[in-house]
Amino acid sequence: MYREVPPQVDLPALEHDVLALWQEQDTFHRSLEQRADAPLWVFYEGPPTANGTPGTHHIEARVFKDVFPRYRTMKGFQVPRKAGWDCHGLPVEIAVEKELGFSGKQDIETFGVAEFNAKCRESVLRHVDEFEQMTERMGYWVDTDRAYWTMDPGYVDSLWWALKQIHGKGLLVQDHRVAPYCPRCGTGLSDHELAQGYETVVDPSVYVRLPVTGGPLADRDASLLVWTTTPWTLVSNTAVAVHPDVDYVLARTSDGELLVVAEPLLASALGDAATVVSRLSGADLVGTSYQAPFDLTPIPDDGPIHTVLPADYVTVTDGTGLVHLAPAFGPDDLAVGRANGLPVVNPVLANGHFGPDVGLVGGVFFKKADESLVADLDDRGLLFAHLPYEHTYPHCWRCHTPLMYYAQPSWYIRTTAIKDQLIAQNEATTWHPESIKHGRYGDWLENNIDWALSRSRYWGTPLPIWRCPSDHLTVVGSRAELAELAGEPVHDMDPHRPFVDEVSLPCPDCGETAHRVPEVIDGWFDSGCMPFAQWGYPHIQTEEDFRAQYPADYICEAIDQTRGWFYTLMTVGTLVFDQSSYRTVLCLGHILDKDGRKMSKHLGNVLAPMPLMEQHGADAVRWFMLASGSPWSARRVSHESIQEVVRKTLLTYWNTVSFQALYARLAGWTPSPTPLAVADRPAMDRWLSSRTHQLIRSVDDALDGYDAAGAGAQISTFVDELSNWYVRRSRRRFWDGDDSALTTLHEALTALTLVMAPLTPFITERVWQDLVRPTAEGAPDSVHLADWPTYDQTQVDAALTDQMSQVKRLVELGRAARATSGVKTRQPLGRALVSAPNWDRVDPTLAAELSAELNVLQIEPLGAAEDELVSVTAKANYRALGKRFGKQTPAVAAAVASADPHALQAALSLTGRAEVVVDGDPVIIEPDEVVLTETPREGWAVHHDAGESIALDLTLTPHLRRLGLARDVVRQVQEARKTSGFDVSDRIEVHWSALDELREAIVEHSDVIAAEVLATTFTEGLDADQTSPAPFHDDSGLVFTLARA
RNA sequence: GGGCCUAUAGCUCAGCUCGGUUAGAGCGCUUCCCUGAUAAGGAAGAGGUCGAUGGUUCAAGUCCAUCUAGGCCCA
Repeated sequence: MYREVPPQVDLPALEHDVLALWQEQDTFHRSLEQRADAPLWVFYEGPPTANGTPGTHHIEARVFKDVFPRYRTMKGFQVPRKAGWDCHGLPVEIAVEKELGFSGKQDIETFGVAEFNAKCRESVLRHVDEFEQMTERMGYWVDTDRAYWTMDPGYVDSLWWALKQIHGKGLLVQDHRVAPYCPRCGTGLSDHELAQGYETVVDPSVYVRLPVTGGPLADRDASLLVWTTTPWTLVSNTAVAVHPDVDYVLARTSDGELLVVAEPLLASALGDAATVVSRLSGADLVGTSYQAPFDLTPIPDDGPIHTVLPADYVTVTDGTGLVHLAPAFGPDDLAVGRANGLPVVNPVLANGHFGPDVGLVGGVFFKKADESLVADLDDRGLLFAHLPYEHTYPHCWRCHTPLMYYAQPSWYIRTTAIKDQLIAQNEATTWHPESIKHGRYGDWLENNIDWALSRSRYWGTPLPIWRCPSDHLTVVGSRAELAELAGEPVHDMDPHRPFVDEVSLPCPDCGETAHRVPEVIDGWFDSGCMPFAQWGYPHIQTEEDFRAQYPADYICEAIDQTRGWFYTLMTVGTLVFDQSSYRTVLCLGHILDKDGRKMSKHLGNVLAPMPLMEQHGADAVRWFMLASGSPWSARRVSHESIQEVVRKTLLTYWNTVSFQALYARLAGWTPSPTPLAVADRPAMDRWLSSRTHQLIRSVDDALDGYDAAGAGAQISTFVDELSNWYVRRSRRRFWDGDDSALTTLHEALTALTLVMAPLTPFITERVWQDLVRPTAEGAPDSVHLADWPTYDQTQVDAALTDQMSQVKRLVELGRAARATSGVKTRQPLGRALVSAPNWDRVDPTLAAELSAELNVLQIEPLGAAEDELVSVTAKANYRALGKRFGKQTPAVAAAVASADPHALQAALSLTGRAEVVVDGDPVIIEPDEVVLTETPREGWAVHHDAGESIALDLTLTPHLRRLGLARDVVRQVQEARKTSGFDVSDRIEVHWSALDELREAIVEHSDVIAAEVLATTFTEGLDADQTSPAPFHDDSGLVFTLARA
């Protein structure tokens, strides 16, 4: 017997009950244990940083992380799900600095690195509780009890091991790196910080002559003209870059001097008076040597110093098309310099001042040096022009100091050396959406640059490189190894700064004392190592266990991870194991507010996740994320859009369940272990069985292809058809406790509940507990311990499904005809005439659904025999005609339209072909190339569409009128039952009074009326003694009383 | 400046892979119908230059090119 399912439901309260049930039954762990011997399906959790409160966007990613593992579990896989927390990194340090009111590294050093790192550790733990609460509340099943932490010593050991492997392959190297740098704070800035600090400023922009000393223009007394907004970098000029494909000119100015500029910039740089002397391509210019603008600091005579080099990044949007290069102060400059073997000349100290030995500007702050340098250029005749230039320039978000792009020694992983391997791994990866693979991500790989791995910071995995005075490097693979090398018991130490910094070891090469290099590692390397570091491989986890769970079958994060986790995960995997760490990746779009803006505290448009779920329920939020719109485009979330999910899908499902439970319990019905064979059930039931199996299959296919939205669409359609067609049309059988109907709906709800379970785990669990678990012998304790339902192809009856679709279309046409006829639906009509392809083959019980739904007594075919009633129109089926006739299509279509439709119809139905005349030539037409629509001529309410039509006979006989009146009475009494608060199963006693035709109608149909309203007595004449209840009246003159029998 | 994504009704979104002549759904609005599960359901109506331009084609919301706007990522 079913448990009682009330029609009203409080979804958030229901979910709390389900959470308690899962807790009590330990359902999640049992779902894993149950599959202990099953094949693995591997999922990796991308770790969030818990130093901020979780947002609604975290729900989005976590829903997608949850739904596919749940689905795979039902499909028979074991899906371990280990939670993880990202602990290290600059964002954490910045948050702590803000808290402590620090303004730079100096403050941290003064405060103490150990104390600072302790604060960082505390900070990343701070919101773990909130994350865990949100995770539990939303029904994301992930093992938080045994989560990995990237700051755990065991995790760090694994990272050290990985770096040792990479170093062993010769791919871990030290080189210069140009990065935004705040000279006042003495710290590099991340891209994120950079974005916060752009300010519009006016800088001096200078056009500088660089006299040519060699190359094709050597004896022309010409100069290269370069343009820069940072004159102070000219001190370190080492080369000039041109775009090899751009046209350049040697031009003569009005003063008669010869200058080289890009042709598109000739007028803007030199004025309209300048004339072209000769042209040459950028490639021709390459190799030209010139006189350095300054000689204030020693510049090594390495490589093609002070010559013209090709570079693709040069543009002709402003300046001169010739770009001065100072590799110490620009990332592009450094890249070009490095490619050509140029030295890095850096006369600026870490505090932003020129070194004391530098001429002219020694000891001057870099920004303050511009003025005297420009004056000096002018004195020496090298300054061509000097203009103020307004542009946006990055400033330090903390102290508003203009940032320097500044070269510092940095550790790199030579990912460019494995570029081809990465591209091959990407080819073997399935991306959703597909466009990322060769778009955003593929492009990124094609333009791969070496991974700048080190950070001159405090809170991160320390770089495990020890260096002796002779520059011998020792890369250490674990704390145990360090203990051995150092001869100190440090195998249990906290592997963070400053403690590791204090460990020194005798250099294995020369025996001198080696100290650790000061840097820590990019936090992205931490998370990129999680496939093995989460298990402590190879120090803790065995090779065998690791291989079984590598690579992941599935990962999922938002699109901003393309160059983040998606990249580092693939790269670390390829570096260390020669194989990417994942096979399929789902890439989500961002969540926006209802106006399409990003959610931010600043705008006050943030929807907090917990209140959202407490208001609407986690299932509703989950469904919205999974099935509303495309997951990879940005989506707008609002209370309204989530409320709609509740109304349209969840409540409709719930009410269907409640309906089934109500009438099954009234009938004392319970599902039989040996149900009636589907083939022996009525067509309506066979149809639902067929649809149910189609549903199982289509949702399976959708989820197999990671298409949650597709699965959601299938389920929504099914729920709608189930409730608003099957149940609506079958209500009477449920009132009667019909076994076939109850059985069929039970089976449909069971399958629906199973396929919905991964998407909406709460409401389906409730239904499982109420409908399935109490009635099926040996049913699993939870829907989430059940197997995916079995698809049985023999249950799918495509012909029946098509017929039902046709009936439903005809119902729509009939309703429209009813609406325009002015005869309300409650008034029965005598007959409806139907014209539709293959109507004669439609199951009679389906035709009966049509007549019941439209309230007509007879459905008759609208035959060709009734010629005088019927007119036919013929229209071309372009899709079919186009295939055969191509260019002739419009002509043939016109011929079809102008042909006699009756003759066309007769020919097609008799011989299966017809002839029309196109441009004087006969053309043979086949039946599927023309759409014939029959419509009655007059006195009928008619609607038709694409070859199907229905006509209502509006003639009302006295008999029909009395039937209509009787049905009105039924309706009145039912309404009265409802307002009197009776139960649907209560029996009643009715006393009534009416006059004339209404009285006749009631007398004629009193048995039917009484049966319909569950009246045990149906008596004419109001009982005079009956003062309570008060009688009901209505406009037609009907007066009646009712009382519980 | 580069790459990618998005652009369809007042709002939220399908449809585009595979071109077919009346472009759909839901929400909201107007009128009506139906109702012994429903917070429902149904019909009609108002509401669309399918971002713009050009091209391919017998036929373009759909394919191609260019452009515009917004978003994301990167310079």
